[in-house]
Amino acid sequence: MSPKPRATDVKARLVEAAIRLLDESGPEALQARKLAAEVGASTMAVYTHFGGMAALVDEVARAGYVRLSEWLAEVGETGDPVADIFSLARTYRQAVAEQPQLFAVTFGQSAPGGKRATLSDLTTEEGREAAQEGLEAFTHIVRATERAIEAGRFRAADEYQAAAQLWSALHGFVTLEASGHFGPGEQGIDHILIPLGITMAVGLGDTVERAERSAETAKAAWRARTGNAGQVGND
Amino acid sequence: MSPKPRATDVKARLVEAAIRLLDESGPEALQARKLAAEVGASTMAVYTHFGGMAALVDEVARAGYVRLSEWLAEVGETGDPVADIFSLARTYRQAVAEQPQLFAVTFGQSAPGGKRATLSDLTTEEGREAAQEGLEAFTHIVRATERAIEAGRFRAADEYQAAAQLWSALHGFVTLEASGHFGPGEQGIDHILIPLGITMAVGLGDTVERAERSAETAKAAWRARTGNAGQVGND
DNA sequence: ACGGATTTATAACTTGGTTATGCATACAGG
DNA sequence: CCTGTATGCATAACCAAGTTATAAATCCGT
Repeated sequence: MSPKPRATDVKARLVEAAIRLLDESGPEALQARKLAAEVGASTMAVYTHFGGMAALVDEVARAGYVRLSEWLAEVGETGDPVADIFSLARTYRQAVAEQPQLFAVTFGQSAPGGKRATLSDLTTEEGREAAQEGLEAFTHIVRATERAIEAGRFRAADEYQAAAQLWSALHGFVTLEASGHFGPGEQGIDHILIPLGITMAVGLGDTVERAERSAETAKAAWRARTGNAGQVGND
Repeated sequence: MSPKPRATDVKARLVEAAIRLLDESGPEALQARKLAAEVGASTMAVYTHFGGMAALVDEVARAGYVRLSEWLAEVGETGDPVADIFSLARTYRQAVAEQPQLFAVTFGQSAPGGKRATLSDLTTEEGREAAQEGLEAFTHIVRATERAIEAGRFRAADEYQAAAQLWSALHGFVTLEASGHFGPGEQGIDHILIPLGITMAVGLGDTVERAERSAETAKAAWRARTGNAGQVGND
């Protein structure tokens, strides 16, 4: 009854190869023939397992959200929920910076065959699943926001609404930075993202002093976790 | 065959047709053969005037920024710079809501042939011009931010940095809303965008009361200008 | 009016998604 | 074991769409 994949599951290997080639060679590497050759199969594998390239790309997009969600989950929770929000922001930004091609697809967007049409086009099954996975990633922001409210750092408010504001700000920065609008390199973090986080925290009820201290706490934690070798250090 | 009147400006007509077909039929309408037929020419026109589809699409992307910039310019300046920022936000969001397909291309993004690869891919001449046009649109936000600082509504700060924060928040909301993450309809404006604007204003130094009043002022001005609530209309 | 330069139409070439077809392999029931 | 059926898969073809080669047509400066 349960459909037993007879050999090593080609489906997962196709998605895996797609993600790898995507980051190595850009979206033009997302081709049925290339992927099939990569896993040692013929193009038919794409159609037996996905029905077409569009569905495979949607699966790649979903994988981006899954990866993002996993990264955010690793941030964990400390006693300073506002610092945790800064850490989530750094992590979100880092994920996109490390795999820009993947997240260009994930965020709606790259559409290697022009198949995933609009940003608001959720016609396919896989497309809806990807959006669902996006909300899963969003949950981490909601949780931290909720804790910030409970801790009295943020004004009492609907945590979903407040988190949606934070998500918008964060997502907007990351997207614009990835589009090159804030110049190259890491400077956007200190010049825009962190000040943006402080602005948001203060606007949501925190004091300037505590928000700045939480930003510093998160920065220190970030350095400790990633190691400061190779980082552009500037005060 | 009747002698053809010399086509005056095929280049502009191609871009115009591309934008129109894009909103009517989605990105799959952005095809050399379709566009050529639309303006009564052969596919060669695409190559003599643009060199290829990629450059034409970049030109469409640039047109989106130009349109956005024009819309934002129409907002004008009142005595309440914070209200002006809310008006700019509503306008920015409205532009994207009315032509989602166009701005999906403009924002980096739709890539009908998989040609415009990454969000950060600025390899082509037209691509750089499009980014430049984006900064032009950004200027309006900078100007309003500067006036808010001068008026004492925002704390003294670098107006570019503060404006970049506002742009990030606005762009993020618009992008996520267009992706369907905030549900359908207009509810995202009152539930997220306006509260986000208030959060940002307060975080940048304004008081809650004045920020809320500016939001109301902008809302009233918006209603006066658009008549009915901004439903998806067409020109 | 002439001659080079530019634009254009036609048609072929190329790439890449898709599909038709047949074989092979897994598994169920004898 | 043998056999029948279903499913995965390779081959090869099909088709759509970007691109290019070529030659005719048109434009413009002199």
